[in-house]
Amino acid sequence: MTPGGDRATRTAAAADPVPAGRPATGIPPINCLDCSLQSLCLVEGLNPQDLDQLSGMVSTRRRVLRGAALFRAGDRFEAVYPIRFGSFKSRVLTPDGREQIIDFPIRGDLLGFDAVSSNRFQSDAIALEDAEVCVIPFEELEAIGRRFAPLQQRLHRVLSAEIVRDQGQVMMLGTLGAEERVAAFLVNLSARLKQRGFSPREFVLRMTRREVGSYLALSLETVSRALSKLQERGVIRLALKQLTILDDARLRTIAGAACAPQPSP
Amino acid sequence: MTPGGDRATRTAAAADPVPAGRPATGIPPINCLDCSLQSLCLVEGLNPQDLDQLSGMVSTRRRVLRGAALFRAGDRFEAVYPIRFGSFKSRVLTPDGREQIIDFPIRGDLLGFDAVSSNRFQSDAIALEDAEVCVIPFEELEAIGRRFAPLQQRLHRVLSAEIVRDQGQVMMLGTLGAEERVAAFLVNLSARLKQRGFSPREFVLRMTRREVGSYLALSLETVSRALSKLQERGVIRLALKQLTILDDARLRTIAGAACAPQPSP
DNA sequence: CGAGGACTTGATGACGGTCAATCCGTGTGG
DNA sequence: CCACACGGATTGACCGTCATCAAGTCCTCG
Repeated sequence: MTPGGDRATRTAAAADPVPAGRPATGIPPINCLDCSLQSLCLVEGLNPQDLDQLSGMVSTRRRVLRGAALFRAGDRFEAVYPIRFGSFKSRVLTPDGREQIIDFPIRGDLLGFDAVSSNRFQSDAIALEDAEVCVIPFEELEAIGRRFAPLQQRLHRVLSAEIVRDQGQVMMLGTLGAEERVAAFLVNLSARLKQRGFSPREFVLRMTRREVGSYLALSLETVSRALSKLQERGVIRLALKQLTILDDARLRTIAGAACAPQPSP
Repeated sequence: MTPGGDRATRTAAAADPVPAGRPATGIPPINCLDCSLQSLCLVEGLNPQDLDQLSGMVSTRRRVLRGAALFRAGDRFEAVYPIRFGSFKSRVLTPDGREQIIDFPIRGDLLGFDAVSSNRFQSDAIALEDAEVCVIPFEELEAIGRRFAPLQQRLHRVLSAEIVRDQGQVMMLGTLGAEERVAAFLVNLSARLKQRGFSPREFVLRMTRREVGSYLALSLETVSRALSKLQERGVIRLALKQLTILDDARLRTIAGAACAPQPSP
């Protein structure tokens, strides 16, 4: 999912300098002001003074190695996790052991909101590549939201956007054919990568065909066939997991009116 | 959707006495303390003192006649609407004029949260029968949430539950066959009606087969066939729109593990 | 270098969509 | 009050799409 498929994410992590002059906590101090996620995370739109006061909220960060779980369904809910770099799959395991993919969150997305209603996570979050998240204790987030209206509103918008996104997903599954779904998936992924500062034309599909199929309610074979067909027509180029979008306009046409709605929070 | 198909909802409305001794506003004064929705609406779990202070928030109620719209996609967002009685369909109209059903909200459900992220409603809310809603201006709701942590938490739980619900919907569409989907739809509707004080065994399907089909991503003919088959097997009895669940256990078995998750906030 | 998983491609069949005819309940107008 | 018209619902016939099964190739990782 990271552009180029190399270790670019590592360097992105290093791009956030650790600010000096903060009380030592034993953990590297964290400052939202200097975070490269600023325009994506919960704090967008806050003025610098507010932001400074909020920085203390994030007590820690957490690394998640490829294949490991950030959390699992049933775990006690304590925090939400904005992704600093890397990508995940959100999934649930059905009683018969099959995997149902919910989403493929990437840098800038927020993980864990499905747990607010019951204080338990409803899904697993598995890293598709080595990743890092911020840890935002939810009670603190609520407490600060009570003091800072802009943060409160931002939180509500993020939650609402998730609702809209899921509804768009339902619509897509209901109305589109197999090839259209795959095209819509690529258009949507491309748009999200662009929004987060990556190339929308070239990127790596970190997930397997099976996972894409689960997400789109298609068999892995059908996903493979759809991708092959898109390549035959010269709309995309797909070498292994490395994807290049050759004809963006045509890809959007195939995806049709049901282009998944852009996340807007 | 109302039980028995008669005008029971009217009497439910009349069951909320208008409290005396409040400042006259020109509109009938409204008191959450006396509202029959108390255990369902946003204020669940609040202690009586807080509740009393919150009552002023709801400035008005609104009647919506069958077939009329409470709001339409694109309308400016100002309030959310708990349903006092009646039922709705949430839908979007595709560019080519087709209708896509998002949900069938009933008494106790909250309408309008898809608008928070963009300040515009993303869907139409059309009454399937004469209905009435409370009007809760969202800015006021946020302001009061800042003062009362329990209300704030309640709001977050409701938003999160909607996310979980939509994800369950995606799962259902992805994994279940036609008959299973229809069974799951009936189980889910039955559970929601029960939770809201109606009979879970007998109720009226206010929506058309076409609308059910749109909601479940099936053709109206397939919905009809599935219902016929369930009736042949003696699982349900369906006279016109009047539905009776004869064998609840079997219906749940057919719906399978993917029984849509119960709303839990 | 070997084994296992991921991917591709082909053949077959089932599920559900589409088209069509019919029935029925509701509401409207003579 | 009845007749008619219209939309909803049911049922059947046919067909297309996609899931399933199968075989074979290619990476990846140990």
